[in-house]
Amino acid sequence: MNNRKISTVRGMHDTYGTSFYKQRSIIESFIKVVSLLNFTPMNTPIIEHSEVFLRTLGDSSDVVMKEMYTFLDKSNDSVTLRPEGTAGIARALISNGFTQNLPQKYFYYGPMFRYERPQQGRLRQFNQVGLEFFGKGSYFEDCEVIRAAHHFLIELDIKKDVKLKINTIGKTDSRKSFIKEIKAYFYSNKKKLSSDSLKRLDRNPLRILDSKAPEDIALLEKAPVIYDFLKTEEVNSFKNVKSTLKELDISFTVDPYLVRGLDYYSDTTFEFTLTKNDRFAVLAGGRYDNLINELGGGKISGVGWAAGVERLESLLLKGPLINLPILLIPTNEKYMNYVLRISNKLYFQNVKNQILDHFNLKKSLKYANKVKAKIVLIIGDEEFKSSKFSLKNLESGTQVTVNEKELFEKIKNE
RNA sequence: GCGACUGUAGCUCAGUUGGUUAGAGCGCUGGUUUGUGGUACCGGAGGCCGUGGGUUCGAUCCCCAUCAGUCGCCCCA
Repeated sequence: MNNRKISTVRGMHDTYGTSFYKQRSIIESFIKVVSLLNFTPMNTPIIEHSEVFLRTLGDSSDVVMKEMYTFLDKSNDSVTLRPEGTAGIARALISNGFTQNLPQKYFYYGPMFRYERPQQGRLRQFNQVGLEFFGKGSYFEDCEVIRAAHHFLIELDIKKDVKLKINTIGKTDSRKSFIKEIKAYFYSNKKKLSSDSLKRLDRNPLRILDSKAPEDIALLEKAPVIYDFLKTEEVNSFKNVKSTLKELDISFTVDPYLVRGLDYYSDTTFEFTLTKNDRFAVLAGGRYDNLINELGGGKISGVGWAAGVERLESLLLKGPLINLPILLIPTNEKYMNYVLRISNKLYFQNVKNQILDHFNLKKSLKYANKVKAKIVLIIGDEEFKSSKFSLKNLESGTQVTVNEKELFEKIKNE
């Protein structure tokens, strides 16, 4: 009665085949790069107390307002599927007392959940790779995480498709006075604002800065600029970030309108976006001075970034080839034990292989084509009797009869 | 949260101005070939036309809702 086909939950996809391998290779590249820079792995739970995100991300952010998977568990505790990675890592730093021993450098990867409308480059369950650097809060740390990002994108061979934008949004005090000014400025120009920005005015005025609406962009020309509100120390730190990036040959543009959506950010912010599509952020991050404190861990500064695995995947042209070096074809069930032993020998030589139990040569060869097997080994009556194999190369079509010793020699040469 | 388009066979898609048995290509399967694939030819299976409701004598088609996909906005990785 209820036997219609079941589907996935909206915005949550199955990953298999080429896509699976592509994602795995992205994560492998990530681990390779960040391990060389001595970031260490950390896994945090996918579910956290809702508080972890409520206290850090900011009440006004869209993530908190409408995108969190929050529910009561069976003890009536409010828990949330993590919408991002930083808050969990920061929580772990505090929970485990690692704040006593700085600096600490961590990387992570795994699924994140946001209840949004799915569209290009956006899913409700998606994977992120990311890293965090907790230390004294110097420009060196900013550059260190940007350096890691730069190497990562080169490793993936997509550095050529993206550009780096950086900015600073100052520390809390400077930012507060800046926000006060732009709020006043936009209020006095209220009638000229776009309807979207009108809504942002009270909730999150910083966001008006990176608005794409032409009427807003026109207003920005005469708007106050963050740099006029920075203290000397903040200005110098940003200068140092820029000169160090130049030293590292990491090209960037300074975008005074680059702001971050989450409340915990301060000082340096950065974003790698597609050169041909400014809105497509591939990797983004920044510094956060208040996050640890919000979670009760004291005044510790951190800087980090996250990148969307599926977004990166969409930029990779070629996935790894899925192939099968050897397919073992017994023509009769009575040879199975023998074939299993051969399969094990191949396994211990690190040769990927599969046994097919069709016991029908024609079907088996058709299957071999489909799975792109390079070589098939046929074991039938004649072969079994004489302890030999018919070794057929499916690409060339040639077939030879070999004994076990010759078989392994031949395979080594392939 | 707002908006646009789409949903017919395993896949890609035709189609019906509302009318009896809903089509193609690819794929699958059987045979020509009882141990030799990728080619060719001949057969076959496979569809509550996304789901629920409404209008109608009659709905896959029209209307409403809902679910899913794709794409914009908002926002973000």
